Amino acid sequence: MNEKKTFLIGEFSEKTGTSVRTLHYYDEIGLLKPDKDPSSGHRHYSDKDVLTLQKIVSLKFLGYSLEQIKGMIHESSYDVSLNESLQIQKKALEEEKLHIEAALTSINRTIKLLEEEGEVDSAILMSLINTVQTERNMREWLEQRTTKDVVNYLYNKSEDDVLALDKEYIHLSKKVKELVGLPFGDPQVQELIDQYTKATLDFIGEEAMHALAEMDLSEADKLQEMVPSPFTKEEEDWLNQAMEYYMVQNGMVDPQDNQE
Amino acid sequence: MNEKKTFLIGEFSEKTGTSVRTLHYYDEIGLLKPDKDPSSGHRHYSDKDVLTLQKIVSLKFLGYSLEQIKGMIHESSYDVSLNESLQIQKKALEEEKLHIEAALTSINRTIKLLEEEGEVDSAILMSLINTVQTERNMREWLEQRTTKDVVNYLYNKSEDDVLALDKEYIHLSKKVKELVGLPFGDPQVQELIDQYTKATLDFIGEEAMHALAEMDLSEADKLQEMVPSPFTKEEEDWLNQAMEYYMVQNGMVDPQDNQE
DNA sequence: GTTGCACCTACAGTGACGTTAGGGACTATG
DNA sequence: CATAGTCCCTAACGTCACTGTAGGTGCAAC
Repeated sequence: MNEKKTFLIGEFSEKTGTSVRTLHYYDEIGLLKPDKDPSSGHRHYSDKDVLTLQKIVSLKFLGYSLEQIKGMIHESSYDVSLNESLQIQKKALEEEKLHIEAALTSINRTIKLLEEEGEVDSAILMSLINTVQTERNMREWLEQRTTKDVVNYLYNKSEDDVLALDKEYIHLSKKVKELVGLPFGDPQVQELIDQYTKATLDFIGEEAMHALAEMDLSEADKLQEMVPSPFTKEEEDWLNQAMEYYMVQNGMVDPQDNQE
Repeated sequence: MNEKKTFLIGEFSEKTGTSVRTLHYYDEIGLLKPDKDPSSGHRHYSDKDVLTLQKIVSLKFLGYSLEQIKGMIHESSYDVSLNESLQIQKKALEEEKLHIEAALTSINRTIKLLEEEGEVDSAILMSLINTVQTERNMREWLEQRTTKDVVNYLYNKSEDDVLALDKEYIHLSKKVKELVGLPFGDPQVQELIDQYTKATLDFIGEEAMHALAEMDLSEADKLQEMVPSPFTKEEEDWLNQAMEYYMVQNGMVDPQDNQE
């Protein structure tokens, strides 16, 4: 009746799919301490140890640290008081999930882009990836300052739209890096800015444009800071000045508006 | 023109949201090495370093290790050859996502169960969590041996069904732990087994039951091994024998069938 | 003159193991 | 009987991406 079959560490490892080293480690930190043969020093894992290891593996699966598990393992049953801890785990996992999903959309966008474009400047590509990365912050920020409708409009683009926009972004950014330094009056520069404003309008949509235009300028600056730019300081300064020049030329803004 | 504004590490850290200590670290491992003032030893981060750090953060966001990033960072543009690496990252992230989703369903089930049950034996709870953990393997295993229809039927349970099933599982397992050791002829034991078979039939459904019944017995044993049991060896042996006794009593199987 | 701040280097610690070195006990084979 | 192979052991170092801490320099303000 009391046969009490035990396993050596090798068998036990095989049986449970946990590596020998891991079992050594769990013993070392006092998480799973099997009986030890005093003469040989060999570990003897019992039937009960199987259940304990199952507990450990399960709790690890739920995202608990071994230290936390050590505190939970000795209870023979769990009640609702565990729920608090479970809720915390849940939140953490949901955060992680959002991160992974964002990374995945980023990767998918990048894969498509590279397939269509062949080659992309690294800084431009990275700023695109960064866009996804900061999208959540951006959304929250925008929702506080504009309306939900505007935000929804901005972010509910179809996949194709996003791809087209990415391509546009790349081409314009590349152009900027090519033309940087040219005088603002140069027709190439004027065309670039023209395309840029048109693309922006296309993307943003008119209502959103108006909503955004109503924000403070200082606030708008903060928005710009959140979006990491693919440009160096020179490129950025040049672009801003070219934009200003364009706006003044086309009577879209009074010169004195842009003094700082 | 060549003003070349640089930042001390504190400013740079503020600006980029990366901790000073991390920047030290990146310098140490040769990932981001700013110029150093030879006399003071202070680091001077340039405009370019901002772009480099952006690259690092973005690639980290995609799940690359710093070692991998070190290899990618010096290229000024990326082409389709990057796609291979992106696909690998994608797969890894998708794996992680599946893991997290499984953990989340596990947690949600557990939260609900604890709310409804109040208190649950730890071994039983863990074996339930383990079920989700091994669900993917189980599915694959079953799909190879039975039909897709059966598998779909088995896994497309509603949330309520799952909860009900979980509760049933808990109650029966608890009963086993209570009654273990009693003679198989005891009416309580007979009732337990009766409930157990009925619950199984309810859950599995008739077609699936037939499909499963057609598998080898040795194969079925392997299935059992995959599902971690909440029982000790004694409990499990007792249950198996009680089942056999029940089957024979009710003429569902010939005694000689069960010889090993 | 000392207090505070921003910077520096250098070393240690974290978590959950993996890897490697060196050695004991047992069995099988030449 | 020597050797090889297998299983086990301890002990210590390596990994990754940091974080923390101790002790020190140089400079400005009070």
